[in-house]
Amino acid sequence: MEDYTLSTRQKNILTFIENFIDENGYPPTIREIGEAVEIASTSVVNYNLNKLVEYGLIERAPEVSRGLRLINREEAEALPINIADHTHLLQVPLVGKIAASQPVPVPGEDFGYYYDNDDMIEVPQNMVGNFSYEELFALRVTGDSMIDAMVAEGDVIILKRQNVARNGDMVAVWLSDHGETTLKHYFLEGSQVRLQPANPTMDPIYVDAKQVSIQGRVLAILRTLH
Amino acid sequence: MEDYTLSTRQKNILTFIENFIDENGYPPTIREIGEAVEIASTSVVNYNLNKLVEYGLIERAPEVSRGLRLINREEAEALPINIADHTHLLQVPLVGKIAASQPVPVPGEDFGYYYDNDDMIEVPQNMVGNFSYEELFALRVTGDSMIDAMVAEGDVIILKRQNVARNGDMVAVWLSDHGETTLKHYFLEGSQVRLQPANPTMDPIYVDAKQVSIQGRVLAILRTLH
DNA sequence: CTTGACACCGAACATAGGTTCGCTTTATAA
DNA sequence: TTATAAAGCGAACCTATGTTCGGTGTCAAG
Repeated sequence: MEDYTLSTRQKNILTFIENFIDENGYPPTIREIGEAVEIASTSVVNYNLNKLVEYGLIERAPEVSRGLRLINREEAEALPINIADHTHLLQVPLVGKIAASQPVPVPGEDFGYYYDNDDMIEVPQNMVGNFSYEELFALRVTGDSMIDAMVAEGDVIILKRQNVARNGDMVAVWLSDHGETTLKHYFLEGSQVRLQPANPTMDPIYVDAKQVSIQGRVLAILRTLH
Repeated sequence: MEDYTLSTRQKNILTFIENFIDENGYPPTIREIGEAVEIASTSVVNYNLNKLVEYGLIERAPEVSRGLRLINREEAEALPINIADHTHLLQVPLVGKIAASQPVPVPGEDFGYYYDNDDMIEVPQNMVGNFSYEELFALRVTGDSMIDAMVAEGDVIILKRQNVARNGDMVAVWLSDHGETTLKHYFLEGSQVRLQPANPTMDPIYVDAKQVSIQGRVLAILRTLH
């Protein structure tokens, strides 16, 4: 396929159209494009749209308002994109922050939460196994105390609410004698618990089992950077 | 969900809209609907469209030509917790692995790719900003060479395809003289590029800008452990 | 320097297309 | 039957929106 050198404007137009359709379900008008891409004259937008048609990137229907369509759609529709509706989005409540110095605010079973929309983390079902959203909660990491678990500040961790763990599970534990919470791999060894950092170059710590209070099992860690 | 008894006309309108959008990429006008469904007056079409809005089957944007959008019924009722509906799941192709010793297999602009379902990573739209799935790709990390970026083996990173970066961006770069790929924060400083590990305790490396080839910008990192 | 292609501007124009309203027809209940 | 609401009609209205055109600035070729 040939290699068109699109101007910055043309690229902007293209991505704007894409986003607009995605958001509204119908294409933008010439004037809406112009405003978004900061083109003063409708004729210039028109001009560039025709360029894009020339390049085969869009199609236009003459004299039709919003008569635009992106071309690369065919293969998109060929892709099994929307079919996979089975795996839907879960809304997991972001119940608080996790910092090394404090116990995790784990929600109890008993009272009815009201979670704001803003405090919900969206997670594809298949990322967290077969658990329902009632069993799950999310925490945001503050501070860089979890570096040994290769978890950075701002990361969101998805946990399943549980108080026991199997060996090898990554869990959030409250260490009562250390007075802190960490994320570690959990191994019960006699009356001791071995807590193994995810980072293989770091050494485990050993704690008396009585001192270890499991807050939840980590199912996933999400980091976004933008 | 209750069972609206749609009139024949309303059913016809609905399926016509569906087909029309499918075929043209943009929604029909009131008059186009009227012609197709054999309604003489635009006001009647308008009337029935408002009915459909009432029933929650479509949305309309007032004073906007072709300002129509279909509502996906199933999805709306399947959601465990009701929330803004247009944050949907993106299917991002998992195009390969990233290891320190090899260049990243970045897909070109030229398509013709066929991605299997198994090779798709599902990501909530809001985790990757406003980019469409065509601009995105995913890589799975092998080996623990990315530890300095606090990225572990098995992690999946979501990238936006781009060859340039702004200072501070986390990017996947191919270092031609080192002969390896890494994830680093990118800072252009004169003719040099400073590549800063995400882990704040580690030192940056400096490379000649010519040696740096940006593969994509990292938008998100996902880790699942179960 | 002139020429012409290219990208852009602003304004005027024409019509596509949403909205409104008075009126008629059909259905449902009293 | 009559009353009332729902559904439909047609025309008028108006603005949202695509199209056209004369004109400007830039840049490279002749």
